[in-house]
Order: sequence, then structure tokens, then C-alpha cells
Amino acid sequence: MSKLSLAFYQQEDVVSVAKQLLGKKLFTNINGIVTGGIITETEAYDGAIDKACHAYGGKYTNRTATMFLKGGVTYVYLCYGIHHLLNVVSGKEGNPQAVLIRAIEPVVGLEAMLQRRKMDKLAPRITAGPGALSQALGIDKQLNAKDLSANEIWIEDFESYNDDQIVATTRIGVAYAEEHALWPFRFYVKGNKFVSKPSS
DNA sequence: TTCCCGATTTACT
DNA sequence: GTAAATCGGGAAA
Repeated sequence: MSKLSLAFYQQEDVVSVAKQLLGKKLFTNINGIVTGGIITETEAYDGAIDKACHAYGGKYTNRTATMFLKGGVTYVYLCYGIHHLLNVVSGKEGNPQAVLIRAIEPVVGLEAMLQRRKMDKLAPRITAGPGALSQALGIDKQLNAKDLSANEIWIEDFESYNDDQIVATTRIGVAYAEEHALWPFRFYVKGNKFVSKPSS
């Protein structure tokens, strides 16, 4: 098992990184408990030119500072006061690009995930959706701005998918971004069950 | 310092 | 299908 290299995260094209992250394995180690799974759904946030991105227009604040870091660190953000969203910062330092991890297929530490989610049996929804995923992996703000080559959270190389196995569609929950809400920056693995559905 | 709103999920009508 | 929960960040005053 090899962790993804720093060079991987620092590619210029965040959309490309988002696609390549599909099929890779994401792990966390919280208080010695390792949980993780295969990434099945991602979303790209293209920094300063993307209205849906927190750092749109080069906005630099306490919260968005993490996105300006060099690629290869986490960006964890609390949304709706309840849910933690896990992002992977990409690109070079000063370029606020990030990939939101929206869903994974659980592989390691299933019992711990069930416990954290207060569920008694495995269901796809346990990690389908950014908030659910973070809860299952025990991710909270403590894991913000962590280096992805460290031992608390990391991503390992595993599989890559071709374009014909990847579905590109519009992002979810970013209607406020106006025309940018229509950008096909959301990617998921075709036919995979562990993918969040648009709330309908 | 105050007010408004969100990269969502879940429970209930 | 619809609404409520809930709190930190960002912008305005």
C-alpha cells in the first residue's frame, strides 16, 4: 500500500485530481481506531474563479486559509452547524483549489463506523454523503489542515477509472453559485451503490 | 458585536 | 415530499 505522493495533489488541474481520486482509498486513524474505504464520489472546487468555492475571488479569511495551502492537506469545514465536510486541498500554495469527498465505500473498521453512526447494520447510506462520511470516519475540525502524508488521515493508491466509468454531473447544494452551479464538477463511479443521491 | 445564511441530514406529515 | 435542526463564518454596522 502506498500513499499518494505530494506531486499528485499539486497538479494544476483540480478537476483532473477529483477524477483521479475516485477509486483511491481514504483512511483515518482516530485514537488508534482505523477506518476507511474507497472513494466513490468527489466534487471539484476551482478556487478563485469558482463562485461555489469559499475562496471565490481570492477571498482569504480565517476559514479559507487552509485552501490556500499547498496541495496535500485536508480542509474540514463545519456546515449547517452539524455536519463536517472533508476536502482535499490541491494545487500549489496560494491557489485555493480543493476536492470535496462526497462518498466512500466502507472497507476498514466497519464496526467503528456503525457505532459512530449509531446504526446496527451496514447500509449504503452509512458513508454516502459528505456529512455522513465524515461522521463514520470520525472526522471533525480537529482534522482540519492535516498533512495527508501523516498518520491521522491519508489516502492510498488503489484503482483508477477511465472516463467512461466516471459520471460527470452538476454539483449538489450549491444553487447559490448561480451559473457556476451548472458546472459539471461532480464525479462518481458509474453503478456504485455508495453514492449520495440528489435530495428529491 | 450582531445578524443572516449555508458545499446537509434526518425525521415526520 | 417537506421542514426543522443548529452553530461558526463572513459581512455589515
